[in-house]
Amino acid sequence: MTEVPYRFERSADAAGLRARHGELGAGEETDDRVSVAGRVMLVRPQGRLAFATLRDASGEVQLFARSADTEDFEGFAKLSLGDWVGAAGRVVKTRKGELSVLVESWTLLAEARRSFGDKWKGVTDVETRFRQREVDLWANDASRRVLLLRSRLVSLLRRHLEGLGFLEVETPMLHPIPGGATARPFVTHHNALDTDLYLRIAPELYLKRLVVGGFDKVFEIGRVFRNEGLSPRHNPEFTMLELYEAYADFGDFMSLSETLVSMLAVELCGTSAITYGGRALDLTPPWRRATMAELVEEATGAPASVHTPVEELRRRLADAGGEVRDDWGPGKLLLELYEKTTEAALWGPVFVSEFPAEVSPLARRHRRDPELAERFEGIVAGRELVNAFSELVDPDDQRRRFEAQAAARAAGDEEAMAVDEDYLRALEYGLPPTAGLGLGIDRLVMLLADTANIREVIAFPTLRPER
RNA sequence: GCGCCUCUAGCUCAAUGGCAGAGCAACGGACUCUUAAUCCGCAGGUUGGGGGUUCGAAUCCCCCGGGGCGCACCA
Repeated sequence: MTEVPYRFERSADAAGLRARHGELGAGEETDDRVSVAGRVMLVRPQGRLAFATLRDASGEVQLFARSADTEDFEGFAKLSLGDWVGAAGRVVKTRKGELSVLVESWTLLAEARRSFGDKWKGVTDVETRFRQREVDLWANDASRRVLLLRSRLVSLLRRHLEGLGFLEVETPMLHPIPGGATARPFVTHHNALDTDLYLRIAPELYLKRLVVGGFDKVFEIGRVFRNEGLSPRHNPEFTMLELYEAYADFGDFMSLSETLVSMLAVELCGTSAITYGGRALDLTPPWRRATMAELVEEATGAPASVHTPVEELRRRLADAGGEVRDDWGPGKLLLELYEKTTEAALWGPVFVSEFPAEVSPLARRHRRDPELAERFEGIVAGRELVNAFSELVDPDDQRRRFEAQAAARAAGDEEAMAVDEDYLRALEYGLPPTAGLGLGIDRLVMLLADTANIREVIAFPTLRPER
C-alpha cells in the first residue's frame, strides 16, 4: 500500500472555482493559487503535458500538468482512473477554454486498486449498482443526483414542519407489541430481558402517547420495518414521516399534505406541475377530494358503500376476480372491491376519503356515519403516498377495535393488530382531538426524482446476501 | 412463495452446436492544449456453480445460486 497523507488542506472545490473563474477567457491565467482534491475520472497524458478530470462532491474541474511546472510530472501522467489526488496550483483556462488548476504540486490520497468500469458506458449492471453503491455513485451521475435530492427533501421537510411549530421526536424501534399498522413484523430477541421484541412497523402509537403527554404537534422521520415481499415499490425497511397535531382533524391534514408535497415539488423540481414516468402530474393544490364510495361507483358504474347489502358486495367482489372470505364485513368487502376495481386506475393526485371503520382500527368514526372512518389516503401517481385520519380518541371504542383485530389475528390474519394495553391506558389519560398522518418518504423521493424503482432512492437497498 | 427472462475478461458487449472475441480499463511505449485524446505494443477467461446429452456445449437438458420483471402481500 502506497503511503498517503493523514490529511489534506483544500482551499476550493470544483463548483466554487467555476463560480469564481467561470468567466475567464480561453488561455487566460490568474494568480489565484488553490488546492483541490477529488477522484481522477479521466486522464489524458500527452507527452510533456497531461490533463486529468478531477471530480469532487461539488462537480468537476480539470487538472493541467506540465513537465516544466509540475512536481513528479511522470508520476502524475501515470495516474489511474479512480485514484484520489490532492493538487495545488494556479487557476487558469487552457487555450481550448477548459477551466483548470495548473498543477504545481500534487499528492496521491488513495490508490484505486480496482478499476471502476468503462469510462464511457460506466456501470449499468443492476446488481453491481445496488450491491456496490460506491461504484454506482462514482460511475453514474444520475444515482448521485437522486440521493442528493433525497437528502435535500428530508432537510426541507424538517425545516418546513419546524416552521409550522412541529417538534421532531424519536420513539422506540424495538416494540414489545408490533402496532400502528397492519403488517408482518421482524422479530428479534433481547437476551437480558429474555423477551422477544419487534422491529417497529410504524411509530404511530408512541407518537400519540407523546400527544397525550402534552406535545401537541410532533413528527418523526424514521425507518420502519415490514417483513413482506420486495418489489420495485417495496423495501423491507423504508422511511416514514409521521406527524400528529392536536385539535386538528383529517380535513386539516388534506390541506397540510397537499401543501407539503407541492412545496417540495416547487423547491426540488422548480414546479408543482411535474411529470412522472412520462405522464403529467399536477401537484398544485387543491387536490381532488372524493370518497371511496364515489370512486368505486365511478369505476364500476354501480353504487357501492358500507351500507350496500353484504351479499351484493360479495358478488361484485367475486365478479371482479377478488377473493371473498366469510368473516369479512361490508367494510372489508368494500375496501377489497375498491382495491380490485378502482385504485389501480387512479393517477391523482386525489384524496380518497371515508374509509370503512372496519378496516381502520386506529381512526375515529366519521362524524356523519359510524360505519365510516375519518380517514383518507392521498393517491399520487397511482400510489398511496399519504395515509391520514382523525385519531380515535375513545379508549372504549379503541379496545373494541383492538379486540376485533385480535379476533382476526386468532383466525389466522398474521397482519392484524394485537391489543396494546399500554396504548389503551394512555388513551384513558385523555387524547385530545388529534389528526395524524403518515407519508412514505421513499415514494415521495421516487415521485420527485422520477424513478420507477424504490431501490434507486435508497442508498443501500435490501438484497439477498451473496453466497 | 409462484411464473417468465437473465448471468461470457475489471467494465460494456459479441460469438446459437464446430478454434471464446472486440472496445474501454490495466500494463509497456510515443506525443507541449487534451476533452471518451490519438497512435504502437502486451496481457487478460473453470462462459455464475454442479451434473447430463453429444465426436464436439458459452450455446441443448436437469439441479443449485445471484439478479430483473410480473403475480401474490403491502406503503
